[in-house]
Amino acid sequence: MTRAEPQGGGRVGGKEARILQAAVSVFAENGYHGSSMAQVAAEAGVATGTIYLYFGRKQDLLITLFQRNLGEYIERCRPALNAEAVGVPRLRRMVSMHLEFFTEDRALASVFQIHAREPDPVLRAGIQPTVAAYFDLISEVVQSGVDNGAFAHDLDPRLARDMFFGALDEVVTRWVRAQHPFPLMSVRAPLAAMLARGFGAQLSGDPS
Amino acid sequence: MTRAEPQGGGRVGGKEARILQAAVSVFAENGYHGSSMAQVAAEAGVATGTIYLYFGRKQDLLITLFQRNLGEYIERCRPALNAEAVGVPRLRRMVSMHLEFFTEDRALASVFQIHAREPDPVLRAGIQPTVAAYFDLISEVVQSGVDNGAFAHDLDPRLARDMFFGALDEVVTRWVRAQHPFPLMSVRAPLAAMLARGFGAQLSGDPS
Amino acid sequence: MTRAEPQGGGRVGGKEARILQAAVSVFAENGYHGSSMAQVAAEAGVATGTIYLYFGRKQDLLITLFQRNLGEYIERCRPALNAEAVGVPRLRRMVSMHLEFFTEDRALASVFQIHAREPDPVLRAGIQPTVAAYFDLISEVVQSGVDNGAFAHDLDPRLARDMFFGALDEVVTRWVRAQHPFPLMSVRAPLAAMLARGFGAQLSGDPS
Amino acid sequence: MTRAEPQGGGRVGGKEARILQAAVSVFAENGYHGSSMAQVAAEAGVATGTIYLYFGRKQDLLITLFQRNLGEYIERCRPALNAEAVGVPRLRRMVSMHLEFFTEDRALASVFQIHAREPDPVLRAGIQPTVAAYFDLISEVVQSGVDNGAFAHDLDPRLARDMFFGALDEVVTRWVRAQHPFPLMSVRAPLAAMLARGFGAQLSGDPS
DNA sequence: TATGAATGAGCGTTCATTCAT
DNA sequence: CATGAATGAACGCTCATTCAT
Repeated sequence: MTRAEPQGGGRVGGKEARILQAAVSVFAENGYHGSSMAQVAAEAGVATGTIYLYFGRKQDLLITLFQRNLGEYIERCRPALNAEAVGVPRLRRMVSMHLEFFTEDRALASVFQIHAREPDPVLRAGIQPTVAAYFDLISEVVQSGVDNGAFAHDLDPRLARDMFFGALDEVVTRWVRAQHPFPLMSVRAPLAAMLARGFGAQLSGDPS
Repeated sequence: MTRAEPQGGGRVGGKEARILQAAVSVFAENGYHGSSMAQVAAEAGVATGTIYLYFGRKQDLLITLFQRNLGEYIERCRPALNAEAVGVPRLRRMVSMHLEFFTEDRALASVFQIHAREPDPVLRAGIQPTVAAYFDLISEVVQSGVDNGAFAHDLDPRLARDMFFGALDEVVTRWVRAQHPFPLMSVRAPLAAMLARGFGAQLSGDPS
Repeated sequence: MTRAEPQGGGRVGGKEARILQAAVSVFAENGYHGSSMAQVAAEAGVATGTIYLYFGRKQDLLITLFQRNLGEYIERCRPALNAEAVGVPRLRRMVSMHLEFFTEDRALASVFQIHAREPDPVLRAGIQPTVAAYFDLISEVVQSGVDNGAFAHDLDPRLARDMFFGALDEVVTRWVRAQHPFPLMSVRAPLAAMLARGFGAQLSGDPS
Repeated sequence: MTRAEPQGGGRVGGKEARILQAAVSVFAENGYHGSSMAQVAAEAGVATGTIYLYFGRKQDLLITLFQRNLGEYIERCRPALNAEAVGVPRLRRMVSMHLEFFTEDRALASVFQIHAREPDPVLRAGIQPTVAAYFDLISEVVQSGVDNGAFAHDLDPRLARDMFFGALDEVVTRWVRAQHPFPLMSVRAPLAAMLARGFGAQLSGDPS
């Protein structure tokens, strides 16, 4: 989706990265539709035209944000999840990672929470595949738990996946909007417990 | 939030209602930001300026949609919920009503699912109170279940509320986007079951 | 090529016509590529956006100028030419009309002379058909003269047509550019004579 | 009109020439206004900035093309014309050379035919003198024919010159635009004959 | 000489909103 | 109440030109 890709690692310290970071700030503050390329450029400390050396269209800023950051996160998830026992432990881990991911960068979290459902066709086409990959990952965690007997054998995996994502998504959205944000990680254990129970897991008294 | 409010109920068949209905169609098709007042006017069969006799700003179209439709739905919910036994039955009923509400009008559902998180301050200020009222309603259902002992005594009501809404929200969003939408009501029982279990309810074998 | 077509005949006295006239002025002065929509709007005494109520794109201004003015001229030509005897009289008449047409409006002439060959695909596609129709008209005049024996029997009609148009075109271009323009009509008789002779006509001593 | 003038004839194979050749290609394809310096640089296989080592402004590319190529052609014309007998032979020769010149390089022909009338003041000022020199050359050929009695004694030399140029110009323009270009030289004899007759020459049956 | 990233003025176009009728 | 032509600020994007390397 990016057009030209100048060195990037040069003296100024990664102009492309600075632009993306500026986009996160500006979009988080005003929303994608409430932000102008001029604002992003100003925040990044570059000229308007410079953005177009790295991103072909305004839309590519948002798309790249999803592809890069969410994509990397998904990559990080796979091995970490596989390191956990199937069932509740793996589910707990996924809850943890999700919350940690968004805790790391609240502005980025804001952008993701607000813009994941953008209806603009170009935006959708650019964002959806990455989001879909994350859904697939959740599906795998659920399915493995069902196969393994950790979760109810008659669990609907797609529905469980949607409940899992929806619950986390709503919690993160609330956190992102809060004036005085609570520590997002504090919901980790109770939320994981609710989900696990909902999936039919028999919970012993061992929180992680 | 609307500026002028002509009679509205006149002979001509409710011009205001026609405009709102047109807004639903157009916003569902192109998204709020991808839609113009001219498109809405054309769809409604009125002149552009006419919209401004009923709604002061473009934003008021979306705001009114939330206030009116979601507001009415909330009103309908209260007595229906109170007619159900506290705990799982009431929870089941809430799931049913939520799904029924969106099933009724898929275009409206699309608008709600996509635009509930709009970051524009005016939009937020107009929409949030209504959404917040719905969250309060959910909270009440959860809290009464906890108080009553139907749900786990240590359930975090805010978290449970978010899981409840998030799960339903995600399911409806998926339904709204599906090319060949499945019957949304089909998820009623399993979703209610997952939520109930997640809340710590002891489920006997009685689906409704 | 025009988008909307508001009344046009209203109180202000034909806004579309005023815009086109402004376009002629501005394009004649700065050339199409050297002119901005803002300049045209200013010259027409309207807002920039108003132009787009009448013309969908900047290109449509130039295209419409050709289609309307040159098109009307061609319509005027047909009956006038048919009223003349085939051969030299008809040829003379065509020379006269061509020169008269451009004499009428020097700014318009300037626009036509300078922009008839625009390579932009949209411009070409819009302009070419009208210009082609004029070439066909010339072809008819030449061909009828050949058939009738007034011109050389072995005259190449396409080549003759090109010489005819090219000669007139060059003369008009020179006139359009001249600081102190000579009376364009003064070349009528000698140019017609040269062309007629070139086409193999036997000229008696009767200028018209 | 060029600003800096590096050696040009160096080892690398004439970078300046390569740039000019690239300009011809690109301008022929997209027109001057539809072409960017970046496109020309890419076609020439140099960096954008390199063009500015040889040409001060975009306009100088087009100007230099006219000055150099048309200028050289005019120089070649003079002796060749003087080698021909005054009157029809010299006129024939001029037609031949004109057609040969454009036949040699169709892309260059395209650029010349389309852009000779550019209204931009800088472009005009740079191009006009060279074109004017060519007109003078034509004038000389016509005038010598008149003085010599080969052409009509009352021939208007300026008008004849314009007809001569206009006719050739139109034919070349048509050839340049044709999808399947006819052999341009094929019009040599008939076009020269038409012009000669138009100028009042008595043609014997000797085509050259 | 040569590079090509960077600049930023400028342009075409859109569209929410107004207002004379 | 209704119209829809008119407005003009605002925006995304381009590209000739510069300059640090």
